[in-house]
Order: sequence, then C-alpha cells, then structure tokens
Amino acid sequence: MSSSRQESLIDRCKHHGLRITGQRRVILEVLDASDDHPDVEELHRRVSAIEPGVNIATVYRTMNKLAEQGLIERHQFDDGRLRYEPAPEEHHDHFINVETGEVIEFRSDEIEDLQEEIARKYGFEIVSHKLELYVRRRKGH
Amino acid sequence: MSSSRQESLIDRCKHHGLRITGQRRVILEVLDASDDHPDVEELHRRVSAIEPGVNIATVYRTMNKLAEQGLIERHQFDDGRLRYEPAPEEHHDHFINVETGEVIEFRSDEIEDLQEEIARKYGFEIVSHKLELYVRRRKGH
DNA sequence: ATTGCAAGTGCAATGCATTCGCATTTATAA
DNA sequence: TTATAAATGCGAATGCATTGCACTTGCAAT
Ligand SMILES: [Mn+2]
Ligand SMILES: [Mn+2]
Ligand SMILES: [Zn+2]
Ligand SMILES: [Zn+2]
Repeated sequence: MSSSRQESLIDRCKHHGLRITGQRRVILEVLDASDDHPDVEELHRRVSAIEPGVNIATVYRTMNKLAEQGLIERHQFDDGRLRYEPAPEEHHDHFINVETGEVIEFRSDEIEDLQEEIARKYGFEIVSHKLELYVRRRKGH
Repeated sequence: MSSSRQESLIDRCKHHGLRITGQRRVILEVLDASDDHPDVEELHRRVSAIEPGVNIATVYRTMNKLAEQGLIERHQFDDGRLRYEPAPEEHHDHFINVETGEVIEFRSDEIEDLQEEIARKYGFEIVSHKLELYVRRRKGH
C-alpha cells in the first residue's frame, strides 16, 4: 500500500514534465492518501469529496498518463475494472479476499526467483508478471 | 493445451445435463480441436468456417454455460478479452509472449506449493489463483 | 412416432467501462 | 504578458459482453 514514499506524486509528475493543474493536484493528493486499490469511479468519488466538478474523463486520462510514466500501477482483478495504486518502491503481489473483496499485499522472493528460473528454462525473460491469489479466511485458527 | 483428454466435451456436456444442439456440437468440436486460447470472436470465426449462421451471442452463452459447469476455463490476459480453453486435466499457468501474443503453458509444483505456504502464513486458504508471466525470447542463446 | 415443454437460439437492444472529438480553458516557458 | 501546447468538460462513440423476447428444438415421457 502507499506506506511512506520518498517523493510525492506531485513532485514526481513535475520531474516527468506533467503539468500540475488544479484537477491533477487533487487527483494526486487522493492517490497519495490511498492505501488501497481504488478504481476510477472510486477515485472520482474521493476527488469529488474534496473538489466537486472534476470530470470523470479527466480522472481516466490522468490515470492513463500516470501509468504511461510509470508513476502508478494498474491492476485488473476478477471484476474486470481497472484499479490503481501509486508505483510501489518494492514490487509486491496480491491476495484478493473473495468474500470481502479486500486486497492484501504480499511479497515472496522465493516465488519471484522461481518465476525467473522457469522463464529462463523456457528461453524467456520476464517483462512483467501478474500473481493474484484469490483467498478466503481459514476456518478454525 | 488440449492434448489428449479422456472424454470429449460433448460427452461431458451430456453428463452435465446440457442439451446438444447443432450449434453446440460445432462449438464443442471447435473447442476440442483448439490447442490455444481463443476469444469468443475467434471461436465464432472457427465455428462459422464449419457451419455458417451460428450467432455470436450463442457462442457467448455457450461459453458461460460451459464455464459455470467447470467444463472450460476462462482467462483474461492483458488485452482484456475473455479467452477460453477446455478444462485441463492438470492445472497450469501461462507465459504470454509480449512480442507475438503467443500463450505458452507451464507448470511449477514449487511455485504452487509456495503459494499455498504463503497463503497459510497469512491465515488464508487459496480459492483460485492467476499467474501470468509476460515474457520475450532471450537474445543470444 | 408423437407430444409437451424447458432449454436453446437469433436478433436487436442494452449495459457498462473506457475512450475520443472538439470547443474551451489553463499551465508554463519565453 | 503572451504564445502555445497540454489539459479539461462534456457528450458521443466504442468495444466487449449480456439480455429480453419471440421463435425453435432437443429430448424425456407417453
Ligand atoms: Mn498493491
Ligand atoms: Mn492454458
Ligand atoms: Zn510478483
Ligand atoms: Zn498455478
């Protein structure tokens, strides 16, 4: 999740030559404050609570622009919608609790290494990957 | 991929109480003959080559029905379209060659085991999972 | 073989998330 | 301050998938 990032999204946008408009300022603020994986509609809801009048198309366009620049990550879990989070400092994968919809992050160096190993075995190099574990709470303990 | 399955999809449909219509017969035949991961449009193209006049809505409905019954698996890779393959006898995951779009199957017991282990560590049990490795051919060797 | 009816189909309409065209506004560099 | 490319608002369009409805058909029971 968001945790503490060294640089704000606004600063990172400036460094990438993106203009900081009033709308973007709010969108970036919302993104920075999020520690979950909101979709565009939810982002728009949060933005509108701070500054009404921002069009949802602007949120869509901003997310695309940010993703292009690698400033955010885009996910598509099983509900089919695009969800976003600020680009994490260190890669992680996700549990999705099928009963609550909650998304939990985890990291396994062993799995990451095995992925590289098996790709190499097949003569591939990994460009990116997606690992999603759809889970439920274990009963008893 | 399809490899040799013990029972044809048509037989499995009968056992599941699904009616075998002319359209379904062709759709199932196409599925059984596929050793890739076609989307609905591609399936419809292949079906139409054998028997023109089958409506694409029928293909959509048939795929949903088959998936409900667990007779096929549904995937959504990064292009966002739903793709299908006959339910494999043994679980596998996928490489997606980002340069060609080709989908290659693999299986890693080590990774499967590690997934279970890390889920357990978090107090979860895995309901299903998705592992997709987006790759390119390694240059030199 | 015939019949009854739930299941399946064709077709067009609809839903839903996302993108796009275009006129207008605005951030930023000069 | 000004010029201009970038960004925005808004509605229309897009792409993929689902659905309502009238019609057809597989198939189990007779
Ligand atoms: Mn995350
Ligand atoms: Mn497969
Ligand atoms: Zn990972
Ligand atoms: Zn797997």
